[in-house]
Amino acid sequence: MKYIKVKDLFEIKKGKKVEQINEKKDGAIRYIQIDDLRNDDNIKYCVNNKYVLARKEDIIIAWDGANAGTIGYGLEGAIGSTLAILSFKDKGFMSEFCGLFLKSKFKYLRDKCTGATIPHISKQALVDLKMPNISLEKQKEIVNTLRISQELIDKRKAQIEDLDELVKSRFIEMFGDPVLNPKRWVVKSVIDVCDCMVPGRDKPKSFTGDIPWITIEDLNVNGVTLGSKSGLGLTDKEIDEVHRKKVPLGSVIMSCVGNLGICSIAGTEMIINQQLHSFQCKNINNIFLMYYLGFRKDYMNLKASNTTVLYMNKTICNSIPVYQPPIELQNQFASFVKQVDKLKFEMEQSLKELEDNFNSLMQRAFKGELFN
DNA sequence: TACGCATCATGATGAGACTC
DNA sequence: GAGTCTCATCATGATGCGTA
Repeated sequence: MKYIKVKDLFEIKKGKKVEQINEKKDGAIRYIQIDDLRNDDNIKYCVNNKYVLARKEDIIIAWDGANAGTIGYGLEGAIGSTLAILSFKDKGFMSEFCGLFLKSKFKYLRDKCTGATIPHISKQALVDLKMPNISLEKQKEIVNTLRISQELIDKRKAQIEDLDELVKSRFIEMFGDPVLNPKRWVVKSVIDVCDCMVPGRDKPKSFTGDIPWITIEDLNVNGVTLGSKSGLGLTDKEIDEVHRKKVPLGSVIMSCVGNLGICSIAGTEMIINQQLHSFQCKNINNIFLMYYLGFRKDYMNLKASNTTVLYMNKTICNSIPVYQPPIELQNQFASFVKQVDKLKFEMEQSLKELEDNFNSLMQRAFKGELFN
């Protein structure tokens, strides 16, 4: 297979500082930042003022910062100072093909980054990359194959998201809007139907045991939390030393500082940090309560004290209103959630296989092993 | 002028000081 | 000692300065 160096194929131009405007107006163009290379859900604008402009056929690379090396294409607009554009000198290449090739070299580009504190793309490393120099027909074949594989991944991700929405819709269908309470269920405070456990203040001096130390980062949102991602765990002696109590299996754990109302269920006995609050359900189903609390974030944000960060004290946490449908109905909802979770687990396994397959295809394609 | 790098701004989270 | 509040730290992205 023949190859062409990136420096022979592209002209590279770094972006400049862009003055962002608050809303789209006449003459405004899109302002592209690093986030825009990953998703399209927060489009920003600027007034065209001799900025560095990306055309649809250009490839954009994140030059500086934690996500240096991220590749985007098919975007049009002014690029910020942390991005650079690669403009084609030669018309015999598809931008999607080149973009996919550069994406496959992400690890190489990251390994070659310079900078002690902030990674910066090494221009030398980038321009020395050798890209397969193949016919447009072959490029199209490779792009189509990878596109099909990517579409399967996107569909699977969408299906997983749909399952989350399905559970929320089922909740509304069975119980009605948690804020409006159209079915006129009896409303109580959460402390009337649960015991609450204060997490304690002192931090353990050592972590040598197996009982997981759980922070907000460890919560499996609307799911079951089994352990600590950091691997930190305590012994019974270490727990006694800081006068803490184990949160029992099945408790509902909720964040009460910062991003309020993130909920999960304790899948084992655990110790939670100061930013979390736990409820031990007495007259309410724990899965029902977890989803209910997830719907009441607006209420929590309203009631929380807004110091440097949003903060709900024990009184606020315990006084969150919760409606009380019959327990049989709550249990029915919980069974539905368990069935959906089983399906979701299978889909997540399948997604991982699809992603592995995509990466393998990409490596083989650019080594010339995919097509003769 | 391009490149390399540090610093600034912001938001999220961790941890300890303060008050009752 | 428990509960509350505030500051510190970290991660990330944006910006600007010094040097060749």
